[in-house]
Amino acid sequence: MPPTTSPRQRRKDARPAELIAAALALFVEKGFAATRIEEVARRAGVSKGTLYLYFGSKEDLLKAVIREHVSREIVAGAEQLARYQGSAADLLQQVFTAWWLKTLDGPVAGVFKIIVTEVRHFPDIAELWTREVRQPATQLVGSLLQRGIDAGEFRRVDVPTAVHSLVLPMVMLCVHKHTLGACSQPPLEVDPRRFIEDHVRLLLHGIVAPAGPAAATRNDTP
Amino acid sequence: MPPTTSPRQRRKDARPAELIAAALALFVEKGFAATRIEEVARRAGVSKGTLYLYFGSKEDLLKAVIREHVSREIVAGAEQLARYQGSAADLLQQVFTAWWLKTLDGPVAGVFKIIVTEVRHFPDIAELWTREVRQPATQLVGSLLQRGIDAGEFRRVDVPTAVHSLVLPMVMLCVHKHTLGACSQPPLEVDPRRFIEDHVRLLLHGIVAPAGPAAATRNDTP
Amino acid sequence: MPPTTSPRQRRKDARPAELIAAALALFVEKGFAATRIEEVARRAGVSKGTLYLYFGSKEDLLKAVIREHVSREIVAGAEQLARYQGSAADLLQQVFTAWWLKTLDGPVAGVFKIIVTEVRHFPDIAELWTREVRQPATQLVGSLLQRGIDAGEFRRVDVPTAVHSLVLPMVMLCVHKHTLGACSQPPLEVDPRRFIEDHVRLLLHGIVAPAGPAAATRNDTP
Amino acid sequence: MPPTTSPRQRRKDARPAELIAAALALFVEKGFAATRIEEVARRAGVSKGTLYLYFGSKEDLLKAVIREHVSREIVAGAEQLARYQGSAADLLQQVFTAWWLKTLDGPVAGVFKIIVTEVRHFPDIAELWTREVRQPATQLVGSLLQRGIDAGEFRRVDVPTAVHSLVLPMVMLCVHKHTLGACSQPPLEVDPRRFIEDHVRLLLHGIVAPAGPAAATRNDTP
DNA sequence: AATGAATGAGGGTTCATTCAT
DNA sequence: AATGAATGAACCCTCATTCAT
Repeated sequence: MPPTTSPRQRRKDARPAELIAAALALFVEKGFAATRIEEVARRAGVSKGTLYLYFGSKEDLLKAVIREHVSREIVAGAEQLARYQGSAADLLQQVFTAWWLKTLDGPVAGVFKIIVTEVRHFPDIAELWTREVRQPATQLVGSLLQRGIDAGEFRRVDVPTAVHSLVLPMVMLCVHKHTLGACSQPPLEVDPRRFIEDHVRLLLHGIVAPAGPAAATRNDTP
Repeated sequence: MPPTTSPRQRRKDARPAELIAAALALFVEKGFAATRIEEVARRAGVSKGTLYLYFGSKEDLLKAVIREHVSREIVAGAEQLARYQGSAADLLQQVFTAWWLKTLDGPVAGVFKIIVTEVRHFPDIAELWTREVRQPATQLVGSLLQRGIDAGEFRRVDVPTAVHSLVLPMVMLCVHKHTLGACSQPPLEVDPRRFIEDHVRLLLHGIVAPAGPAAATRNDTP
Repeated sequence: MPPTTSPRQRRKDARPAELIAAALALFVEKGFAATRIEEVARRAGVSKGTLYLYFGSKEDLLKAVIREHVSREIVAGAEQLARYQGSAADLLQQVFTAWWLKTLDGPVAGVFKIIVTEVRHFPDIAELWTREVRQPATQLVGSLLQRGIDAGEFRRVDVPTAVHSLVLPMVMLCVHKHTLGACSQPPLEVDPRRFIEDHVRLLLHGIVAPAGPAAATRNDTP
Repeated sequence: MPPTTSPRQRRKDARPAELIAAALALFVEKGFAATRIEEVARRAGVSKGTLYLYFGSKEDLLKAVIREHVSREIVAGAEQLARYQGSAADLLQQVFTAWWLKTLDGPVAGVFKIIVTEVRHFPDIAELWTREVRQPATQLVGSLLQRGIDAGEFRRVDVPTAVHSLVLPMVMLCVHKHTLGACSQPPLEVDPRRFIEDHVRLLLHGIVAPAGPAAATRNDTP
């Protein structure tokens, strides 16, 4: 017999990912505490006992859900930025914007909500998140802005401030999508997808150096 | 005997507020589901049964916590804005900034976190929040910006977009303070209090009309 | 001042009876366990604390309710029977029937239901009831029948059997009134008030000695 | 492997009946409110949680206890009556008497007590009982008596009245057995088992038509 | 005497976790 | 590997009872 994987084997290998996907959906929708292990198992098509073959506890499952999505996206974003050849402004308006558009619709938006909801109960999640996500991402966007400043493209704004001005609304949008936005309320006054583009453009307005050689001589954001 | 209220009566009047304060702190810290009624009671200095003299259920208590802080702040903010005489830019840099500085340190920041964490379980909270907080607040800030535009002080930016660019980071900051920010992690790369000022200034840079009479002729944020 | 009782004094003297009346109604309607002390107090127009000035505990209140109605009726019935001059059959059809008609509509019917419902929790109530009610009442009706037998009016039936055949349906009727009969169900196939008369008449048919001097020579109920 | 049911499965199948039996005993002994779920479970040899695998709530358990015994006995009684070939009087003295003798010693006597005790809290139990037990049973005994009347064996007594005269003492006896009768009081003046026979015979005396062809011409029970 | 705020033990119910099959 | 019956700790809520006023 050739070493082909049997369908059963393939099934078994897929189990953890299926369980994690089910858990993500339910943790986002109902919160960690209100999600029943049995419901996760059922949604993944297995029994309660089977889940415990793969994850030692409910908390382990939560951590797996987060770890599964951590880094992955950051790494991908970093690579995209590194590859990109255009100006810093174009980077923001093309790559950065596209990344957030995709993220808003993907599972990471849900992970943001889970972090917000649950991180206080799980200190090691906080540690993981800060180290693997928050800091690298801040770094990444910061270096992007710094590239623009160094090129004379942007004013000498305070980089960390600008990073947060740029990023926090995006994160909040992701969180909103899975909280109030999921409650059949009247929608926001802005369309989320369009807001992402508008927000970047609006901030660029405040960041780009005025045309002309006299530019970028003063840092107004101390 | 003069009609003084007895100490007993005085306690009774104060109880709901004491319980609400205790509940707010715990709901923010541990989440609604993980907070035990008995703990709320103990923190308020009463027994479990006493809490039920004032609130019919744990859910009622949550709603009271939210209602207690809803509107109050919005109304106060609206009044401040209405009273203020200066330019729109000054309004943003003085009143708006000050309001958020105060809010970040006050109980409302915690309420934001509770809303994010719990709103999906309680549809009527979603309804209350949208109607009494989100929409009026968006309106309020929007009218502030519109005032600046009408006065020729600001460019003809898209008002809802600018409102969200302005406000979402502040909300996210509040939420952060009670999530990752409460986890003894390395602090943000920006100081929250300073970020509030910087963020407003940075955005103003993108919004204010260029000096000179030719201003405000093009709306670059569609 | 003459020793007239003040309205306040009169009120105070009436309290226990008012509380007992309220408790009877509620114990019958909702059962002992499901009746809240506060509800009894409210129905009697006093506060919870006041009830405890008159009764040491909920159980004491129950016992008072029963004691209040115990004996009273038996004594009254005994006196009526003693006074009555007519034949035994007439006694049954007049006095006995009338007593049960009155009882069915009065508080004692409710006490029957309470006894049935609660007696197993309170051994001393069982003792009280047996000693003060069940045995005297059985005695009383038994002596009535014996009078008829001695007078040759009735066959030599077994007296205890006949007593129970006569009385148990009445008791059951009282109990029914406050159980299924209080549940807005389709009514019994017999009208309770008419049944009392019919039942006595039907049993008399089986008890009275056949006319003629040869009567009552055999006791067919061993 | 033959398709034998595992011991596990066998226990699962038996659990509901075991729990119902335990619940019946305790509900009769202590009343519904005073019975603790944990006690029912322990008596059935399982833990509290297990009970909730089979019954959704304490109230569901009560209803299952009643449903379990409802109809069963009525149906059995109806079949016995239908099969029986003898006279109506013999039917009463044989089948009817035997049925009540058996019932008095069986679980149904306890169910009677539960109904009396709890029916006011559970309107749908009242409905179930009236529809499935009280009315069919009354019908059944009524048709038995009617058979005797039609055959000229019984006088033209009022059938519903006679049914209740016949049956109510039996029911009361069942109730008594589980109330005062269970309280280690001095016993009744009649032996319950013997009373059942005597009561039927005594009533028959009042019902049977006098011998001779002129019988059954007058209905003395209107 | 009367009140009613406060207490806290008690019990129904849920659900993460275990383990025999 | 997979199941799902069983467990029991945990928690919300009720209400008889107390006691300061």
